[in-house]
Amino acid sequence: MKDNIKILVVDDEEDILEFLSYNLRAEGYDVIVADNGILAIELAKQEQPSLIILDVQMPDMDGITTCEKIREIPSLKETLVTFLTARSEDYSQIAGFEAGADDYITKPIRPKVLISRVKALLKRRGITQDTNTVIELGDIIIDKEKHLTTYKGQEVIFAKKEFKLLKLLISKPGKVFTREEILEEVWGSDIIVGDRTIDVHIRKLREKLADHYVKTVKGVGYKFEY
Amino acid sequence: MKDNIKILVVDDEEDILEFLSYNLRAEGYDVIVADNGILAIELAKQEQPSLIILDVQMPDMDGITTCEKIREIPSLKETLVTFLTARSEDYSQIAGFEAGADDYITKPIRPKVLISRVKALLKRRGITQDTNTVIELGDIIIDKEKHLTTYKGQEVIFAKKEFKLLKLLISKPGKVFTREEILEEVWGSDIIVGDRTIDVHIRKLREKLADHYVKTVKGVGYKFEY
DNA sequence: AGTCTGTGTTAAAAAATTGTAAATTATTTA
DNA sequence: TAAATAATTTACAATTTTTTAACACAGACT
Repeated sequence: MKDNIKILVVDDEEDILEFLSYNLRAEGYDVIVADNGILAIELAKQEQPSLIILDVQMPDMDGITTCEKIREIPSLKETLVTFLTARSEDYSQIAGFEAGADDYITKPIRPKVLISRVKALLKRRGITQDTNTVIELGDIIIDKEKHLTTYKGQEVIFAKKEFKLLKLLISKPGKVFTREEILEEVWGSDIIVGDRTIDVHIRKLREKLADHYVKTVKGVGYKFEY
Repeated sequence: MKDNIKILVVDDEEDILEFLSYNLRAEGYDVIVADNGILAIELAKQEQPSLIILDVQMPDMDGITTCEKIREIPSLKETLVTFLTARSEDYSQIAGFEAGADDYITKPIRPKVLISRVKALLKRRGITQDTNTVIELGDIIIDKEKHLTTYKGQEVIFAKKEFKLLKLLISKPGKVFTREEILEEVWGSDIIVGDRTIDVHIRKLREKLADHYVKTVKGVGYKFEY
């Protein structure tokens, strides 16, 4: 649990800062805050966040100006910036895109919307939250990073594809993954493999764990059930 | 499952229309298109889409104007409108929010971004694509994702077709589905099956649940009644 | 009552889907 | 590069699901 994505939130209103922090942290992001543009720039340089959420309307230095200044800093050229604007504000301000913003979010902010926007943005830029490195499900422990699996305290070795498949199924225990989904996730959309390939890999999982974990839902797909 | 969300896409460029239609349809939306503002307004009045995606830059009547006109139509007051703008355009135009738009998407359009925006928008307005993974009706619980059905706390296994059929009937409790509708939804429009096939499947549902849930309306079809 | 139409039931045939072992091909490692 | 390991295909077997077919049954209509 270390390499969390860092997000800098800038707003002059205490409430909003808290609200945003809370929701972003709940999603597993590391959040740092600033209540004005000057501080924001300092912090940004120092902390190198992946994303800066910037209120447009702030005293002293507004969001647009802050953004412009940020864009002038070489080390922050690639940092994502998203504005926070009130619906009622003069939207021509949003021309602040010209200031180099990547997105904006309108108030009132709905947590779900906020999160989905942030995720989409980061994803677009190829920054992915490396969520839980370790998945634990009863007597099965999977360490994604170390590519290591333990079953009943015993280390079990899975080959690359097997591991990916297991990881996928176990990521949402109970959910049925269709063959298509599995192909997409484990093999990739462009690779074409024969019909029985998935079955064979499933079989390997069953061999190495116990039969009952991986269930077949005929005509639909496979699921992992603990 | 005919209650798909309807989206009207308006752009003067054929390519863009196609691109958007393709991606939106792939996501399960019903898409209608217009290549100019006049037509768009006509179609909108007629079809009552949930969302209109409107290119800002169009000959004759631009997006902003179109949007303003749309907002003047009472039956479309609540319809969502999102603009499509080129990154290079003068962003002060985006003041078109004042024209009553709810969001905007910048070109070049990335499919994933498009979809996530559209979803977020619809969601915000509480319009949901039949996205519920779990349907609950008294002591019957259907989890589409897990492809699992529970009846009185007991897990009941339905084969694929049975599951689809049950899902369909239960999606609108009380509604009578004609045999045609059932064929269309469960089997698909092009597959031809014999007359007794549906009956047999209905029988399976009755076997696995209790007889009284699935009712026959002679000469019309079947319905699910709780 | 006799016939017609639409539906219910059942078992068996047909089709679809998955499981498996062994062979083949790729890829990695030593 | 050879050897080892992994991934994929092949060719069937096994299983489950879906469909068909044949007949029973009920109510509507003549």
